[in-house]
Amino acid sequence: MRHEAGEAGCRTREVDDLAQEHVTVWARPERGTRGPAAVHSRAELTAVAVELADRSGLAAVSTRQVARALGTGQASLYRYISSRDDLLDLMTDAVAGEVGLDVPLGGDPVEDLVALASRTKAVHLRHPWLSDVPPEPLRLGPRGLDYLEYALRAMEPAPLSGRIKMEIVALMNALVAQFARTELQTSRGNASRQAAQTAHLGEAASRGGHPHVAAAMADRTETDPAQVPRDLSSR
Amino acid sequence: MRHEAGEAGCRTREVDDLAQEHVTVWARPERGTRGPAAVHSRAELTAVAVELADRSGLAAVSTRQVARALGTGQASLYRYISSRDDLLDLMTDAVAGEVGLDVPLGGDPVEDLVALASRTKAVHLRHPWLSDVPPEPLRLGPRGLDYLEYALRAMEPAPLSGRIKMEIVALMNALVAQFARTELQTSRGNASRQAAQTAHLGEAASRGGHPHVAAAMADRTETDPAQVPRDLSSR
DNA sequence: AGTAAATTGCGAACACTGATCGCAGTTATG
DNA sequence: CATAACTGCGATCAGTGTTCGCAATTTACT
Repeated sequence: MRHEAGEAGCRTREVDDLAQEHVTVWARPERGTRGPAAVHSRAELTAVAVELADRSGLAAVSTRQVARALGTGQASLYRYISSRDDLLDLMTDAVAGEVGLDVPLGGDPVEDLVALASRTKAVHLRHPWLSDVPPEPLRLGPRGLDYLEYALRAMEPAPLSGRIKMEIVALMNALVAQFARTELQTSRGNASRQAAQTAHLGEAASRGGHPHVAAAMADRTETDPAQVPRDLSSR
Repeated sequence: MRHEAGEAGCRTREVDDLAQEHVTVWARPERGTRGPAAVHSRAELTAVAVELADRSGLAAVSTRQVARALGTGQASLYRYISSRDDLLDLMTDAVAGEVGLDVPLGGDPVEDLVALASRTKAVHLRHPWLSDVPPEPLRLGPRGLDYLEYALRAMEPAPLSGRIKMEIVALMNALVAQFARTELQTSRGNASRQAAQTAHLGEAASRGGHPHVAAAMADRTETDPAQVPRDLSSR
């Protein structure tokens, strides 16, 4: 695990050791020229890791399990990557490449971005672990760079600064992740446990003076998206 | 760690073992009546954990470190909570209580929600680890319930279904988290490392046929928020 | 050709992590 | 007063990411 602050755990965003360079995977070359030919490759590592995550969740992507699925020793992985985070970067970039970028732009930034977001959400649904990858800033690989380029191209007509445009992309992706989360949760998600949770929450709400929560939980109405007013105000 | 799928790691959202009840912290009572008085309390645990996270990040909140900061044994923590996730729930609920909910509502859902979001963002800035807590669905404690109640009250005039309103709250919080992330990243954030990353990215962009990315990175313009058109279209 | 440098796979270890078990001691209830 | 419940906690387990050193292998530079 990351020993940056002397402790381990989930992917952290701590202060970097100033002594450490901490280069990205994309900065280091995959192979030198000297030694024997490598048996595997970063692409193979990535494919196996993605497969593993698709089947068993992001937590299943441990160095040992990936190594086993690859048929190699655990320590051997570190010949291809220098940390588990590198592997996450590779995985993220790989699935970013699954978003189709050959769709021609229509010219309206909003419409084009919405279409891109929709295709991105599809990728999230296909790779549920993607919503669980902690959002690290600015760790784009080649595919992610293509993605960003496409999004910025879509926003070309908009009179906004570059920084704002990039923040918009990040924002859009956060929204996509959230949408994907709720969609996954309602679909694949354990109706029994869900109902129990909801019931318990509703009960707690009605018991403790939270009438609006109780009402919202009891509301079985399906809102027709077409009749939702644009500005959310009352009728 | 969670042994749900036989593996450990970051806070996962795997399939629950059907044999396991997996009750929330809020469902279990803090203390029984029989034994000797407990030396500490959930509130004390929570306070120490929040303090620890504020200073050293979410990864520093390990059972051992919390126990040490509390002056007790590691295994003793499990008398108050049944998993580390419980502790995260407690922490989240505690800081949710820091959002002021005594601000009177104006009546316009959008305005009121924006104000609430702004106050929520302030809490995120005060507790940077909050953006790192993996968003688990529907694990509200009492404070979170109050928060939800307030938000739903703000949306009372809006003709939307309860489900949609709750999704809106989740969406808003995802947005707040994203805003907090970028804000934290640009403020507290390691100018040297950041500049290096940006430069490296810009170079890669200009080298590999990503003109829009290169242009956006080079753009030092500060967009005046006042003159951004409402619909993002061209001028 | 021959030497030196670089690289590979990997077993073994290290420093962590969350969680469980069992036990002595303490308290309230029947 | 006995029994049941609870506490604190040392020891331990299974799992994690990462490092080190070593034999083997391949390339590059004399």
